[in-house]
Amino acid sequence: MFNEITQEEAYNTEHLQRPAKTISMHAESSFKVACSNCNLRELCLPIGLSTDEMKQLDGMVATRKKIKQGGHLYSSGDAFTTLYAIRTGFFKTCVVSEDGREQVTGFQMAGEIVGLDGIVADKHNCNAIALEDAEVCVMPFNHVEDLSREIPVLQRHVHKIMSREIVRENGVMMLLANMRAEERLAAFLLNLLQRLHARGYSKSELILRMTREEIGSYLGMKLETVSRTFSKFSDEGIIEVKQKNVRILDHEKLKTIFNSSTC
Amino acid sequence: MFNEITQEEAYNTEHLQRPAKTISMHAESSFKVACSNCNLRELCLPIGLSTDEMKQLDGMVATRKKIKQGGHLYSSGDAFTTLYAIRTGFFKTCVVSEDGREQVTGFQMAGEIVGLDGIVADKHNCNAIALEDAEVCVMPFNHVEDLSREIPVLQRHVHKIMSREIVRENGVMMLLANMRAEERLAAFLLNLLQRLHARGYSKSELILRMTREEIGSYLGMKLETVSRTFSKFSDEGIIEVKQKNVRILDHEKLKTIFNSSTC
DNA sequence: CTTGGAGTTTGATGTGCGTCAATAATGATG
DNA sequence: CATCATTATTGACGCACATCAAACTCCAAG
Repeated sequence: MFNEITQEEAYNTEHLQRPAKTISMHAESSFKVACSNCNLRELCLPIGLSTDEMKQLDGMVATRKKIKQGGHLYSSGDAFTTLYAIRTGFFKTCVVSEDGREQVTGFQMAGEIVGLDGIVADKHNCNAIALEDAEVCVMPFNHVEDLSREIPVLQRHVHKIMSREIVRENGVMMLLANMRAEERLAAFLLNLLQRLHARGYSKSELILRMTREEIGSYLGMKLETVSRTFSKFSDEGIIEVKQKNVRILDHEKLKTIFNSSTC
Repeated sequence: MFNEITQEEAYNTEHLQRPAKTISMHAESSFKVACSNCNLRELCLPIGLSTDEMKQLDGMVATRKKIKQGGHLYSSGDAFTTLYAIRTGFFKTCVVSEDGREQVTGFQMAGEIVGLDGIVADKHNCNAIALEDAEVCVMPFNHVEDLSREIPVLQRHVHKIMSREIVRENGVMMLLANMRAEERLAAFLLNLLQRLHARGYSKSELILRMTREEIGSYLGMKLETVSRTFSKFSDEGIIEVKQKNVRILDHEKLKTIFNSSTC
C-alpha cells in the first residue's frame, strides 16, 4: 500500500541538518541578507574562500525576491541585468518558439543559478516560472563580474556553473535524440533524486513539483506517454506513484533501464 | 531562435570579404602568432579593445595546432587545460553514453570556441573531432582567466560565449523535443547557412563536411531519414543535393518549413 | 583500368509513441 | 457542501520514423 508522503516527511531525512522551514525562518529573522550566513552557501558558493573574500561576497546579493507559484521570475525578451540564486522553491525554465510551442529546458531547485541565458544578448531567452512559492537571491550581473575580477576562486566558480549547464544540456540532447520513453523517464527520476539527495532529501521518495505535461515537454514526449510510463514502472514494481508523490522501490532497476540499450 | 543571428555575429557580415582559403595562407606566412594580426579576430574577440588591451591579448594564444581529418582535438575524459579557437576546418563535438551510443552535440567552424565542456570537472566531457584538416589556436584556460581579470571587456566576452552555447543548446532541445524531421533539417541548413554567411560564404550553397549519419545524430534521426528528407526537399524544388554539395533554391520555403507547426 | 570500402539512396515493412477521446481524481472556490 | 477547472489515467487507433535490405555512387589503392 502506498502511504501518502506528506511534505514534512519527504523533506525531512536523517541527512538533513537544515530543513527548509529553518531556512525560511532565517530569511525572516534578523540576520542580514548575506551569503556568509546562508545555509545554502555550500551549494551556491565556491569552497576555499578566505574570511575576507567571504565578507566581500556578502555584497553580491543585492536583495531577495519572493515569487508566488506560477509567477515569472523573468520572461523571454526581458532585459538581462541579474542572475538569481534559488533559495527556496522549484522553478522551470522554458523557451517558446515563434509558432507558440513551449519547450521546458530545465527544472531548478535550491542552490541553483538561473538567468545565464540572458548574458549573450543582454536579454532573456526563456521564461523562468516558479512551480511553487519561492524565494531567490538577486545578484546583479555587473556585480558578479566585478567581484569575479577581485576573487579568482569566484571567477572560476562562475565559469564552472556555466560549464555545468552546458554539460547538462549535452546530456539532455543525448536523452532526447537517442533514448526511448522509459529510459528518459528513468533518467529524469534518477537526476531529480540525486539532486534532492545532495540537498538532504530522501533517495527513495520525492514529490514532483511539475505536471505530467511539463515533464513531457522536458523529455520530448506527450503527457499521456509520461503517465503510461509511470504506470508501467508502477506495474513492474519499480516505483509507487500517487499523483505527484513517487516512491522508489527498486533504485537499481531504474538505473538498469536508464543505461540499457534495450533496443 | 535557433537560426537567429546574434548581435555579436551580425556586425561581422559586411566586413568579411575574404574566403577561408586566404586565412590559411596567412597562417603559413611570416606573421607572428598573434590575435591582433588574425583575420578572425572579429569572430573570436570582443569589440572595443584598446590598442594596449589588444597587445595584452596577443599572449592569450600559446600555440597553434594542426589536426588531421578524423583526428581528435580532445577526447572525453582528457584533462582540461585549454580552450581552442578554430582557425580553419570544421569540427564535431560528441558525447558517448555508457552503452556506446554516440550523440553529436554540435558542429563548429572557424572563429568558434570549443572546450567549454571541460571547465566544470577539469576534464573533457566530449570528443572534439576534425571533419577536415584543421588548425586551432590553443588558449590555456588559466591564461584566459588571468587576462579576463585584467580586461573587463574580455571577461564579458568569455561570459557571452558560454551563454551563447547555453542558448544554442536550448534551441537544439526545442528542435529535438518538438520538431518533425523536415523542420529539423530545415533548421539545421538555415543555421549552417547563416553561420557560413557571417564568414563570407554564399547564402545559397554549402558543402556539408559531415556525413548523413552525423547530421542524423545531431538532429535525433536516422541517416536514412536524413537522406529521404534531403530527397524530399529536392523533389519539391527547395534545394539541389549532390552528395555533400547543397544548393538552396528557395530560401523562403525553407524558413517556412522551419517555423510552421505543420501538424 | 579494377577492386573494395565507405557513404548514400530508395523501397518494404514494423513499431513506439502521438492523437483523439472518455473517465477519474484532485484541488480550488463560493 | 456542491461545483468547476485542472490534472491524470487509460483505451483505441494511426502515423512518422525506425528498421531491414538492396543497390548505387564515389573515391582511393593497387
